[in-house]
Amino acid sequence: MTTRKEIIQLADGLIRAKGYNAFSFYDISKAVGIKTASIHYHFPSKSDLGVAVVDRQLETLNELILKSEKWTPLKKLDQLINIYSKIMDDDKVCLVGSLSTDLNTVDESIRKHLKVFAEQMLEWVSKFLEEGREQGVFHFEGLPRTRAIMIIGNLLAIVQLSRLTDKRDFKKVTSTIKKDLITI
Amino acid sequence: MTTRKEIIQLADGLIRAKGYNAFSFYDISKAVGIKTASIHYHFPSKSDLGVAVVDRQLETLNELILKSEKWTPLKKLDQLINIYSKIMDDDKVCLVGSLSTDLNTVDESIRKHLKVFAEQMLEWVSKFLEEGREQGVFHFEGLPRTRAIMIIGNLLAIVQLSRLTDKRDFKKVTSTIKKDLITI
DNA sequence: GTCTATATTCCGATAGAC
DNA sequence: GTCTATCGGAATATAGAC
Repeated sequence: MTTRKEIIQLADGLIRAKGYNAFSFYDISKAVGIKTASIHYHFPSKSDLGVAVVDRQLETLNELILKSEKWTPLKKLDQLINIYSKIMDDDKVCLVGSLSTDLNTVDESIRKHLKVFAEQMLEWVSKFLEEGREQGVFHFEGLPRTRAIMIIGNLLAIVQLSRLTDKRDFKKVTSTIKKDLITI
Repeated sequence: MTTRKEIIQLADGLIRAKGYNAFSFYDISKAVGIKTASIHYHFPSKSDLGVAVVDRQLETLNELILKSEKWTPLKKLDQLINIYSKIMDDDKVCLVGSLSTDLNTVDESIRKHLKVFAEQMLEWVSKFLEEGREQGVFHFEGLPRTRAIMIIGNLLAIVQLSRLTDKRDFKKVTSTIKKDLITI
C-alpha cells in the first residue's frame, strides 16, 4: 500500500475512534513511521486529509453499491447491518456520525463532500427498501427515503449509544429493525 | 444567574454546537466577560466543567420526569420530540450524541456521569412506552427498552443527519415515529 | 519523499497580587 | 472572585537540506 493510502486509512480510523478535532498528525506519524512534516507532503492541510478520508469512503460505498446490484433487498440490508456491526466491534462510530457532531468546526470542503456521501448512502438504502416493498418482502408505510433515514439513523445511533449502555443492545436493535420491516 | 451557572450553560451549548474538544475556556471567557484564569476558580479542570454540564442536564431531565408524572404517554412522547426539535432549530446536537463520538478522549469521570444520564433517559422513555402500550394507545412488539433505544436513537440521529440532508427531514421522521407507534 | 528545524498559534493550568 | 503574568505542551504548518 502507498504511504498516501496508509495515511488516509489511519486518519479514517482515528476520526471515527476519537473525533476529527482530537486526532493529530502526530498520531499518524507514529503509526506510519514518518515525521509529521512528511505528512504535509501528501496532504498540505488537515482539511485536505479530511476530504480524502470522506472521498475514500465514498469510493468504498460506490464499490459496494455496484457489487450488490444483483443481491436481494434482504441481503443488502444484512450487509448494511454488518458494516455497522464491525464499526461497533472496533469501538468506533460511523464517519457521518463522527463528523456531523463536529460539523461546525470543519472546513467547508469536508462538509460538502460529506453531504455527497450521506446522500449517496441514503439513495442506496431508499432504493433497496422500495425494491423490497415492491417484491413484498419488506412492509412499511410512507416514503422509502424517510424509512431509509430512520434505519440509517438507528444504526448510526446505536453504535454511539451502545458505548454508554450495553454492546448487546446493538443486536436487539438490528433484530427489531429487521422484524419491523419483514412482519406484515 | 451566578457566574458558575452561566459558565455551565455556555459550556453546554458549546459542547453541543462544536464538540468537547473544539470548545475552549477562551470561548467561554469572551461570552462571560471574565478571563480564562478566572474560570479555573469555578472549575479547576476542563473535565470538572464537563462533569458539571452533564450533571446539570441530568437535573433538568429529573425535573422533567417529575413534572411529567401525570401526563399521558403521548404527551410525554411529544415533549421528548419537542426537546429534540429545539436542539435542531439551534443547530446543535444532543449531549449524548456529542459526547459519545468523543467518548474515547474525555475523562473517565465524564464518561461515568454520561452513562448515568443515558440510563435515566432510557428508563423514562421505556416506562412511558410500556405505560402507553398497557393503555392501548401505543402498539409495538418486543421490549419497551429496545423500543426506547430506537426512538431516542432516531431523534439523536436525525439532529445529526439533518445537518447534512434537510432540516425538513426532522418533521418527516418524528411524524413517522408517532404513526408507527400509534397505528394498530 | 522524508528529514531537521523552526515559526506560530492556541490551550489548559498555576502562582500570586488585588 | 477576578486579575496579570507565565509556564509547558501540543498542534498545524512551512522552509530548506538530503
